[in-house]
Amino acid sequence: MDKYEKIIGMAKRRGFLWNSFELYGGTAGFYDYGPLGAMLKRRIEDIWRKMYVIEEGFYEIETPTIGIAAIFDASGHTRGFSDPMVVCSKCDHSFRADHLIEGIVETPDALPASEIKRLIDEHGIKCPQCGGTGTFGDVSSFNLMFKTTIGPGAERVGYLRPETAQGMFVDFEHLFRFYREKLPFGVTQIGKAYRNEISPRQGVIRLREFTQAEAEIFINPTEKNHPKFSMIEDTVLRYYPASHQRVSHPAHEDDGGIIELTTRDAVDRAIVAHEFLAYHLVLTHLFLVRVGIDPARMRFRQHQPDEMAHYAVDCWDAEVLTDRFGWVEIVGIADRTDYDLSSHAEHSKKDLSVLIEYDTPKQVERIAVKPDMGVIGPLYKGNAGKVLAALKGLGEEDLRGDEIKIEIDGEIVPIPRDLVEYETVIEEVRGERVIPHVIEPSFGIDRIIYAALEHSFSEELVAGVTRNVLHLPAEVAPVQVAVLPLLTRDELITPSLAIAETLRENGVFVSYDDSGTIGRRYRRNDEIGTPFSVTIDYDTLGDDTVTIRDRDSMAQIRMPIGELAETLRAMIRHGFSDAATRHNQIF
RNA sequence: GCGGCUGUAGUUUAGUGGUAUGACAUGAGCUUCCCAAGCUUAUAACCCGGGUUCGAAUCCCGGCAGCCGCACCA
Repeated sequence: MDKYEKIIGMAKRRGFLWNSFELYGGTAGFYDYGPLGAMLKRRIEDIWRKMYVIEEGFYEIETPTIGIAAIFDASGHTRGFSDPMVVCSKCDHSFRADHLIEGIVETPDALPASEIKRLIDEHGIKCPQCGGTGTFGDVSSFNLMFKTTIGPGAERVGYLRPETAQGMFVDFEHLFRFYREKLPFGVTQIGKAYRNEISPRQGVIRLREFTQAEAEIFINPTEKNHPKFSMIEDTVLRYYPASHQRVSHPAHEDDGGIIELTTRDAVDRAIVAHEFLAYHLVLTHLFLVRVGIDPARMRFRQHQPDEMAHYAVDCWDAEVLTDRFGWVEIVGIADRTDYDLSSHAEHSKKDLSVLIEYDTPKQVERIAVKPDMGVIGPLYKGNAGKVLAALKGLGEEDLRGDEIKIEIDGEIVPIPRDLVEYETVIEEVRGERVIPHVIEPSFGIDRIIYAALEHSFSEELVAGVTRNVLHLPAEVAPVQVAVLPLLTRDELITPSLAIAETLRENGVFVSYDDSGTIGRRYRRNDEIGTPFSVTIDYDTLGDDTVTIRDRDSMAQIRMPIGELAETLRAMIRHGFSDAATRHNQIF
């Protein structure tokens, strides 16, 4: 039994994760979060909100999970997310149909399935595997987006969003105004995304419905330094730059090319493209460690140039080392340049550029052309608009001579000199219009949850018996405190229930358990990662003190009930030993 | 999607053409004990559908799911 099996087994037994629809046999690619899983997920998302929304000031928005076709035409998902497949009937190998006809047409990926099939037959394409001709079946197109229809009549196509990002790009104009028309600003969204994976076989690592937490940070393309860079420049991360990757598809491999560098070094040595990206690598690192990922089993892998989307400047994946799947991507952090906004501007025919004001306005000399449209209009009729545009584009040397020549639809058209006046004017230019660049950290929450479970899971020998422990950080542990009467007797149960109630009123998430022996209950709580247990025993009845047991060390301290809530809250924030050292009675 | 293997309580496991064994877990009780102790007892399963048969969990077919390989993997 490998670690993945142990963790998924534990997660199922203890109510973290269940395969969805199991009552009806289940379907691959869908998981339910049970009571503990949903709590863990909520806590991890809340930490993400604390860091990105509150500390960075990237407000959270919420956009529909269904998008209209136009959005995904602009984003490229309707084309780029679809792969035409074909199967050889002789050897049963399947191939990308567009790859088979790559040498025959310029843009095979733009062709419909029927056309690709026709070309394959016409050119007698051989099966690359077995060499057979005429063995290919029909080309089947498979788009990874779930398709649906909007409204009655079923004619309007909608798609379940394959990422949360597009909703934020589409709202760019509103957001820019909301942030009082200043760059940089960021916006976030935590929500479901959907990809109809062909064969999702890796449990919670590859889901058809999954949760993303994404930030889109819109920045001035000429200003990629980060104002808070000096605060993080000494942080050391494990980098795995593209130039160090010796295998062609290194996603799950490790060839030892990881280097540890300070963030300052990484930027100075041009390993990371710029400060802004580097800052977000660090922020990602801090988040992942805080939710329970082992920094020693984490790296930042740079995309190879051919792997990176063509528009991106630089792209890094935070990857975690897992027992079964090797290195797995859990966060992608990319400089997407102006690709997304430009593409939406083009498709929507809206100007999504913003004015970047100069510190001091520039004086610019310009030729102002003033054609006499009262004459030109009736003279050129339908072409008058083109004439006007052409005239306005002329420089002084074109206007100076006796005759003015312009080009309309490939023809040279002379314009009478006296119809066009011009003068040189001095204009004040206040700034420059640019399409903002986008820095996008994109988190796969489900994978992060799995990684946090795997990295915090351990089996420890205690007096010859295995103890299963989830060493989750207290801040993310689903149950924060277990309240346990030492024995199942009424005189201990009554005060225990009262203590549990008081803790709940103080905002601590508490479970109460009086079944079985105390040892069994400690182990149960160890397995689900409960960091602290409060035990009520016979001393409690005499002196109003209880013990707090630490999950990781199994050490206990004794303290008055009155200090309990405050101490536990401090422990959840800062750990057991800090708070424990203020109490002597460790046993 | 293709090929191979597999499918028995929550988990694990025995078994076979006549409705199912044990363990762990869980509930109740005893024990009154600070790290999965013990005892009693209870709950609980043959993936789904169809066929063959007097009778199918067992044999056959189909589906679904899981594992492995191929392909795919923003």
